[in-house]
Amino acid sequence: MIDLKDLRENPDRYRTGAQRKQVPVDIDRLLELDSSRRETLSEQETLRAEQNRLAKETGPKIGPLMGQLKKAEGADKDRLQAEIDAIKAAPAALKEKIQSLEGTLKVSEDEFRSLLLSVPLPPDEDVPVGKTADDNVELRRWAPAGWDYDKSFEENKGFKPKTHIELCDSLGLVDFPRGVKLAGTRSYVLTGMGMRLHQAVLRYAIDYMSDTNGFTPMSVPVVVKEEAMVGTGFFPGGREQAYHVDEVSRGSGHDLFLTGTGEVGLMGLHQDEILDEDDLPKQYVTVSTCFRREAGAAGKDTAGLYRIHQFDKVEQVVICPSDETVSREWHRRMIGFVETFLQSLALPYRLLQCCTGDLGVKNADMIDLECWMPGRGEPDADGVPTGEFGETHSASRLYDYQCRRLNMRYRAGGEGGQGTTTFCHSLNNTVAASPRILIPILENYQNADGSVTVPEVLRPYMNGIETIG
RNA sequence: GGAGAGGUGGCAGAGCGGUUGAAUGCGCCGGAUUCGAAAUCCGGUAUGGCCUUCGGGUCAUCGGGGGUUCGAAUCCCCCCCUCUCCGCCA
Repeated sequence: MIDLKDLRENPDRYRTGAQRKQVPVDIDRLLELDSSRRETLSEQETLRAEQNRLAKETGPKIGPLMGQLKKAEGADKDRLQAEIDAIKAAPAALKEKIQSLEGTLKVSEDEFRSLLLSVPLPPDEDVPVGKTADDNVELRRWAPAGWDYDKSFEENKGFKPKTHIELCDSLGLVDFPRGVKLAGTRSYVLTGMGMRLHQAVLRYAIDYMSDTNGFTPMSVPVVVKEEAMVGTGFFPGGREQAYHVDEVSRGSGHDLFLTGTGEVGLMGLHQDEILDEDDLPKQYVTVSTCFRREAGAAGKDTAGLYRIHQFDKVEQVVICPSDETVSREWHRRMIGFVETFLQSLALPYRLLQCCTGDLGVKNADMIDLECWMPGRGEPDADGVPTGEFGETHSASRLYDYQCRRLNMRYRAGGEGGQGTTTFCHSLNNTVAASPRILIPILENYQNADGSVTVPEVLRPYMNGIETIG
């Protein structure tokens, strides 16, 4: 959520921001609703003040009079009743006015709230303006010794590459038909060494973030209340992307939603809390199963492990004080963690500065990391793919947008501090999403004989196995 | 899932229709006392919104939502959560 006060003062900043992000939102309508709302609110407040004043004044009088009324008879009773009615008349009139204003407020409340929630965080000035992912800017690329981006896979390795789908099939790593039988399109079953490799990457990623980088490992719910989805900024915009568990129609008080990333659980942890500044930054890492409906992606990446409804992801989040410099520094570091991670796996990758149109509502800045996938891309003359980068990581910097929605603040000055409360800043980044990351692993580690070498850092997690197949 | 009890400020815990944003204790902050500390004493100690001549004013909030009433922490309804017992169970 954006800062409403700032919106009032700098509406153009938000108009431009929304425009650059290609998010249609009627800022003028929001401002209009805000001002009429405040007008009604202050009118109502004045009446309430008067009502409270009267209540304090007449309260002690009415009580005894009511008591006397019970015992009184005849003319005395009529006189007392008249007196009570006279006292009640003024507040009763106020009550009617207040209720009528309440009605006025209710009419626009829903529209106001949903408009406010849908105003995107303006992208930072140093984020390149662009419309789609095609306008993203490559920052740099890295490759392990023995890999040259200017040469084809065959020139680099001496044989034509297989796609991960072919490898999974020939090595018995994934059973796609049975996955589809069980759960429909975009479903799969990891089998044997496929499952072990999947578990190995995830566990390696968790250990790396915990042991080497000081993150606290967590297991968090993946089925959450709507509040958590709205709070983390995935709703209302991404409602279509989430699986919805309808519990209300079965008599429960609230529906549930399956999370599409561990970020929801990790960030939701401190919803409605005031943290101690001394406890910041919070560095959390989780591995969680992620569920995505992939609505609107029909026909895109339908084969293989690239775009699927369910996967497991190790995700890192950082909650830090409200300071742009600190938050930018964390962004760099979190990207650094992933680069070191990928370098330890010797996977070729590149960094992309996402353009404004590719950011999504809650980000001020986003860096994507793409691994080289030899089995993707246009086919050559022999029908063998020529390779392509594929997104495996995404590092977001959100300022206080998410923490505002989550109502997550901290108090300056440490324990018992006297400082005022401030919304925290938050950041998140993938560490490893599997099985997608198995694609570059399998494709880059394949051998001429059709086997796949297990990356050295993963061998301890696979009982020392060096080769699959 | 069934039966019962309960959700009040950072914590514990009163209040159960009338000047209650809320007693009391603990904690915390400031001060006094002290060479210093403990103890003691005094004062202060929620969050958010709106308005402001920046002194302050005002409204809302006692799990959440709705209702009754001139007036609700207190009464009614729905929901959520916690605890105890029973049942079921990875």
